[in-house]
Amino acid sequence: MEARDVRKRDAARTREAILVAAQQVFSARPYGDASLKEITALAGANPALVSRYFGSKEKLFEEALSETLDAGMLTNAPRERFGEVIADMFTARAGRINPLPMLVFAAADKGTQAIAVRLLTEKTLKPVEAWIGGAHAEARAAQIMAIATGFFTYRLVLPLAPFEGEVSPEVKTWLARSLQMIVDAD
Amino acid sequence: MEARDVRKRDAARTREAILVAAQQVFSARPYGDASLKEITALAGANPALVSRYFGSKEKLFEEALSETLDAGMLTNAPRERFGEVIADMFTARAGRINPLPMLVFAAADKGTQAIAVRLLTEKTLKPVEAWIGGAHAEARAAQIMAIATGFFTYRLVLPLAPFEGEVSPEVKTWLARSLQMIVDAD
DNA sequence: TTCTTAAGTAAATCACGATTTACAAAACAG
DNA sequence: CTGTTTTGTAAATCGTGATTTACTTAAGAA
Repeated sequence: MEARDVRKRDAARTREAILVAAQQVFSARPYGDASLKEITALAGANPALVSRYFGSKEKLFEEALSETLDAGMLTNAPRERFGEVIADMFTARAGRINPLPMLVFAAADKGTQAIAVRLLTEKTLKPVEAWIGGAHAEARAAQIMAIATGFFTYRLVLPLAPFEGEVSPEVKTWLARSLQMIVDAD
Repeated sequence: MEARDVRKRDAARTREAILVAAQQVFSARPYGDASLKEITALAGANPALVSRYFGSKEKLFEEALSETLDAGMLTNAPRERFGEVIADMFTARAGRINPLPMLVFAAADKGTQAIAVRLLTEKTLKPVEAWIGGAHAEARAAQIMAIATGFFTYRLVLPLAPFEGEVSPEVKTWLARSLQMIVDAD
């Protein structure tokens, strides 16, 4: 019984555990407040291993953010109901890790800003731009990100009452309309 | 000539110089990267004076943000052309200190988050809410802040090409429409 | 002028966290 | 088994920056 507790030493597994813990902590706390001590403790590992397996805290952050950013979330929605579907997704109780807080937190540290811009561009902006197509595709993709970022900033990071917990149908509707307007604007 | 250089010691003037420098530095750099050394150097003062005149770095930040937040910027616009006017203002080359980057930076530091939420609520959200009136005024005010915050995050903090420098008329238009929609949505 | 108080400075203190180092224990190949 | 390599740990190191302390200098009143 409990064979899981009889863990042998396993570098790959440890590395993965640290990465998962990093995603959780980095999306819950500002980069500067997310200490390697906390992350490795959550992973049941030792702070020194970050250096060995990832090189540095910044590299760990980069990999954590990179894995978390996923354009598919956005580009799988049907075009005609994009706003509605995405607004629903945004206002649902999140199960998976949300990359937006990590982006916001990354905004507040010199070293992580460049990483965030690069990853956001590669992994989300470009794919959304390609999906959205038509005129001014890049600007429209950016606009979608901006709407999402503003919303999650005040939902998850600097909580404002109207965006916390269950949001009103009106907020959802306005969000949906803004998003749909951008998608249709070509 | 140059009477200005013959500065006598003057606590009030020094305090003010530090406060102004703080506004500049805090809106240009993440809170953690904005050192008191840099701020006081810019003010031509000594780091120890922050403690004397403001109590702590956080208190200095609080006062700097508080002075910078100004709902009047938003609530002076004519209602029917709100979106247009504000979009113009947002995309204009800023002269005065912009509080939004400070808010974004504050979002990324445990100690300043609470301060930011409180000041934002008192000094901007409530006034805008009162000005906007009608149904769901609080939610609509929050929505306006969210749009502004998303936009400036990618204009001034994590620069994305479509929002940098001179923005295209389209971006301006979409911004204006989103904002106007919220104002009219009662 | 002299004395007191306010303003300013330089340097120590203190805390904290990332990174490194030197070491110990386990895995595993032969 | 035995020796080598990999994985993991504990404890220094190192830098940084806010805050405090002790001190110096200027201002202004008596």
